[in-house]
Amino acid sequence: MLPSLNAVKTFAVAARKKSFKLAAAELNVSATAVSHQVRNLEQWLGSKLFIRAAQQVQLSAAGEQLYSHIHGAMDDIEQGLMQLKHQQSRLLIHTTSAIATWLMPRIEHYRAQQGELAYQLITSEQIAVTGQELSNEISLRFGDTSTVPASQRVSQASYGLYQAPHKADESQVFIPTWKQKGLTEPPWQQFIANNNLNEQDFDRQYYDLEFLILQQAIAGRGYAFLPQTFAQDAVQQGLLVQSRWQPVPSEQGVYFYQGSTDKTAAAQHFMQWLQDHG
Amino acid sequence: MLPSLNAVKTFAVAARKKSFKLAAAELNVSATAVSHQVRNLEQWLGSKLFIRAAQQVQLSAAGEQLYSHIHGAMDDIEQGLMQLKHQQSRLLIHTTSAIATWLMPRIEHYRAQQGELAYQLITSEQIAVTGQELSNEISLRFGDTSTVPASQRVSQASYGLYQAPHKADESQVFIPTWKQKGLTEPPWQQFIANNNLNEQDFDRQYYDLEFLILQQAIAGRGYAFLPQTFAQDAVQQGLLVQSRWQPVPSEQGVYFYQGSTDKTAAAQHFMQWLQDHG
DNA sequence: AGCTATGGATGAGATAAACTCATCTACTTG
DNA sequence: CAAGTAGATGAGTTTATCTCATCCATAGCT
Repeated sequence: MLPSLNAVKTFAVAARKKSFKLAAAELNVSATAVSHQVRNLEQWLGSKLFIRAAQQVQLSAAGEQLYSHIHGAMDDIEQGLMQLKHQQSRLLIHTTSAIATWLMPRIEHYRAQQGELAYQLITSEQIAVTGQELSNEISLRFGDTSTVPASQRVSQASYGLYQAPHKADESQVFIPTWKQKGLTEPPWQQFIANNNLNEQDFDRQYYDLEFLILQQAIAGRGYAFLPQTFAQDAVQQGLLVQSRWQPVPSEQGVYFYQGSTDKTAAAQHFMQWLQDHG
Repeated sequence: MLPSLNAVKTFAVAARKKSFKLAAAELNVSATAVSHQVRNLEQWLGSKLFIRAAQQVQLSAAGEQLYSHIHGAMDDIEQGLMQLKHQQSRLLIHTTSAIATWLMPRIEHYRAQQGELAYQLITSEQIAVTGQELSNEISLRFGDTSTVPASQRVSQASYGLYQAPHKADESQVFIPTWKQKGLTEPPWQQFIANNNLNEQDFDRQYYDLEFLILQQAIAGRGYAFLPQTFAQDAVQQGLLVQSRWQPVPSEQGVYFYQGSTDKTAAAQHFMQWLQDHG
């Protein structure tokens, strides 16, 4: 009943270019293919759309009418498709600043081996429970993963003490703290127990932003008691070294806050990669 | 780079119907085909367009957005195609009243054996030289066909004398006359010569409308000197009979006035049929 | 609760649409 | 007048699309 819309598309390009050859180039097909498609459409309509002259075609009255009726709509459709495709391929990543810091080099790595990644980073220290995530949204959080499905976990962290090389104040220790529900305390007690340390030997100080703790430790003002996850970059850059005491494994780690709703292909791909290379 | 527009069309129908099964029925394909097409589009976009639930589908946010963006455009395109198709399939037939009379039963016959024919009849006794015919226009004329290409000729006419059965006035003869350029006179002189008749035996009277001549003859007021073409319907209805004298062949006949410009399929088909069954 | 009917998903194979290649034509250009 | 160009055409191949058989989850019945 209706002709192939692909033939209509081919016609539209040929009409715009006033040339089958150029239309073929734009559509990445042979000029012959354009000729065939236009002919099919003309047969369906029962009317010529182009006036064939030597080495050129021009629109007939019917072709003119059809083109003027159609080309706006054609553009609309293509624009709608492209817009959706692009907007779906841009990720919205929600995290805390600490995870963002951890995430950055990983995104660079992802880009290097997987190609371009369009994203927008939105950081906040509180988990904003926004009801339902969009299909291009990802929320990364740090906390107790014992109740989180394995499919949503990204990496498990062990806590250790980190200090500036050579010049650390060995009496002060900086410990992260969180006030939000669902987050357990850093396993400081377990750490000193495991290592047979004495509670009185350390002066504890709490900060709720991990980068402040890193800053203090790097400045040599004491130890940072942090998940390896958040310290490792500073260690790699030689700004910090791990203390001689054994790190303590924890139930805490990075995980996807809501993995439930179906995600775009781009989101799925990135999430999978992060779990594999986390 | 771009997905198949046919897949987009399939999506649009499924979105409108909120059902793959119903969309399949509208598109005259299996429900499976719709499912495949939608899935292809979703893969290209990298995003789900429908939320699949038990025994029903509904649009996702992305699907909603795409549908609202494209369904108007989709309708535009289809409407443009259908409009052009229909308008191209309606014939504009230009003729004189005499030819129109001859044409009518032929159109009925065409419809009976070839299916519906949409047309609009425009009669005028003068040939209006309108420059260029449209592709769905046909001009039928009667006149000298010696200079007309065979491809444009419809039927060749021989002139004869027709009278009302039983009750004709045998002294009066009605002869058509034309004033337009390019038209030869009816071969009256040749007719009387061929049949060894005497000029004085007939009282000639000229009319420029053939149906007036037919009317006079049918009323028994004399002979109609007409091309067989225009008399034959009255003969078939028993209103007239051919005289005992031999008809005279002529160079005149029905032909297509301008057959040059490319015609729509509907026009070509009808013209061909008319030449084969004229 | 257990059955049955319904709408959709999936993969393999069949069908049809679309494309390419080789060849041809008609014209334009140098 | 030879060479080059844009398009047409038909046969054959490739790719897209459809169908069939089968499966699954759920809604509505009894």
